[in-house]
Amino acid sequence: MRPPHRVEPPAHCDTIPRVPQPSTSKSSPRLTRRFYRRDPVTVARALLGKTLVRHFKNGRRAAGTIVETEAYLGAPDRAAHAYNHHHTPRNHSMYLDGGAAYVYFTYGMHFCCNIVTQTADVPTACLIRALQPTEGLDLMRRNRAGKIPADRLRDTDLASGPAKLCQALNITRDLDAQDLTQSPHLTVERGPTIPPSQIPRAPRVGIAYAEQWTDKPLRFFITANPHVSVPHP
DNA sequence: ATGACGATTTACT
DNA sequence: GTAAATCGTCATA
Repeated sequence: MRPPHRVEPPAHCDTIPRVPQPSTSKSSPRLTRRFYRRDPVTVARALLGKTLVRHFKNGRRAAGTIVETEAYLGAPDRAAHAYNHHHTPRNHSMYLDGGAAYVYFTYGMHFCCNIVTQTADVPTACLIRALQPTEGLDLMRRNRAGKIPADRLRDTDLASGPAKLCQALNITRDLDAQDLTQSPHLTVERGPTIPPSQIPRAPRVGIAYAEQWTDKPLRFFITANPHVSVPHP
């Protein structure tokens, strides 16, 4: 009989006191690799109702329920950054394992946040398009404040768009390629499964160049949710 | 070296 | 409704 293997903590952990976890959370709330390794349409629908969480250095969190997503289907998808196996430094994260973040810069001023799906050989992903803010609204409001001051921003102005939610949660290029199943900075936590009857489909936004892929219904959102980026027709 | 182009948002007519 | 803002990225040369 071999004695149970014990892993010594790294030295820097000596200074960090062990804090007992609340007995109510038996397992991590974080979604696992298995969740993300499915096809992007399945993941895009399954992500609705889950919580995107940004963990800040000071221990504070800002978070919101995912209420709108889009699926990008990889090599065959004319709208996808990985169309025709396009692979450059910018989109390299698309070629990581499911659960990686793919954060890219666009229009000279905005970031957008995707979650990679399937496995490293299949460059598919889901774009997170909108959140319903649930935690740290004061931080989100501060991050979003501009010409309109923070105290005049409505909750529906905080994260109702792919670049807005990145600004609200301070998601920038620094977080590109982060593994969301491990990252201390960005995670997705489990939540309710939204029934298909409450998930309308619509064409994706901002891809008029994508020819026959422009009108495919690969955008998913929670019915009648006021935080969705653009109201459906 | 150069130029065209965005998986967007905001302000303004 | 239309248009400006604003610049990293990549294909072309």
